Amino acid sequence: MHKKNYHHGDLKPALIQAGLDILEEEGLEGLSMRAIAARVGVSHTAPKNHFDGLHGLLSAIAAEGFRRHAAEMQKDVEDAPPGRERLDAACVGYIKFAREHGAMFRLMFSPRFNKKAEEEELATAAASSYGVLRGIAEGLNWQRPGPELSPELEAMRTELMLWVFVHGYASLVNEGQMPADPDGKPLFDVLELMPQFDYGN
Amino acid sequence: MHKKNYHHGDLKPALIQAGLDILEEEGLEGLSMRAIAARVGVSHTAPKNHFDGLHGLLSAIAAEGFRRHAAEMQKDVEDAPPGRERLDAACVGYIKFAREHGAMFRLMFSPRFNKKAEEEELATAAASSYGVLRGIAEGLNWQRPGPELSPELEAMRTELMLWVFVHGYASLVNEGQMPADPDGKPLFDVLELMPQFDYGN
DNA sequence: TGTACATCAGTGAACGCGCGTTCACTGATGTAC
DNA sequence: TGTACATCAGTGAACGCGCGTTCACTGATGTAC
Repeated sequence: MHKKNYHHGDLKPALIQAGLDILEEEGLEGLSMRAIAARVGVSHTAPKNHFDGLHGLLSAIAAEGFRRHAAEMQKDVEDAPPGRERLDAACVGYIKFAREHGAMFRLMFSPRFNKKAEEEELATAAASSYGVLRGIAEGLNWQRPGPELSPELEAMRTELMLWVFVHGYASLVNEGQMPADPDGKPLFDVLELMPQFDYGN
Repeated sequence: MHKKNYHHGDLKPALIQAGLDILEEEGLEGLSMRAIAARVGVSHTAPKNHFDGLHGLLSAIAAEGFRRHAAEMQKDVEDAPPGRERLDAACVGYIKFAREHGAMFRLMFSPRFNKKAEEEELATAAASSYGVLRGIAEGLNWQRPGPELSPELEAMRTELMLWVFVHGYASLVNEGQMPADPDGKPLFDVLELMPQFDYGN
């Protein structure tokens, strides 16, 4: 397909894939331009032709992480019957990703991407992941005392509530603070911990 | 008080304090043996007499972080009247710490301390911080449908629920994902986001 | 169809940097007698 | 009270390492004519 000499031909995606592999095998500390390039078998200055320095490469890797995060959650959601089970599926999917791809999860939510507005691809990918939660939250009615809010604010509040909850659980698991699956299943079922949502169907 | 020559006299706490200062001023990346020692004005090999390498020093700094985290939350709690306001005070205290001491928060929950059982001081300090939440959770009744649990499990579940929630909010703020205090107050009051607890008084 | 040339993609040596650790040392302190 | 000596705490030079970036380069590809 490609001559194996000199020009790689598909270096950009190959570098991102190498980054994913290193995250799985060596963790976040192993991610350097030199290590990534070496894994592809290319000079460590080659990535400069495709990415804006190490930061740009990390940003692209994180974006791919968000896309996979979204895709895995989305698949779990669609495999579940509508209603409460879809809520659970989304939560479990979010948390499962954080446990199984710990280093990637940490990269994705690393404060090094603070000015995310300037990194369009990353922002888009992150939004797609949040969008899955948003889709789930749409079907929820969260009953609570207190003043009435506009439908928009009400929806935003429900999304954020869901995100806070699921991200908290995922973070604690990821940080080794929460024993997850000590003997194959969570200490407490996510379902049990979930606050009282009113869900359709 | 101490001769300023050669022997520092109080090097151990001075190094920890220097670590706290660097976290505030330069962030987690600035924390190295050389930087910490330099800030105290001591040779960069001196810390070896008091700590087991960089990891041991970081562990001691994180432990101090947990102690301050616990103390600040505890103070906020005690300043509030019993009941719902104490729950809010604890939550706000937890989140405020994560926002105001971002780098320290990240160090405290860094997965580099995964085998925390082997670091007694750190484990004790972390427990003291969790203990404040536990004290709050004791006063809560969390009504929910589902099977009855033993009082011990019920208490554990409530504590974890509270922790998951507050840690999620704190993490998102810390990671720059959640706009906190855009114009002086949170986008949504923690109180509003809080699930329906039944609280005494 | 062939030639000239611009552009693109990857090379590899070199640079300077900060890091943690080691090592033989030395100055200060404390204790035994 | 004084002396000898062990122990403790800090020094500073040296080591090797991996890092991101720069630079002049070169091999391959594509395009104009």
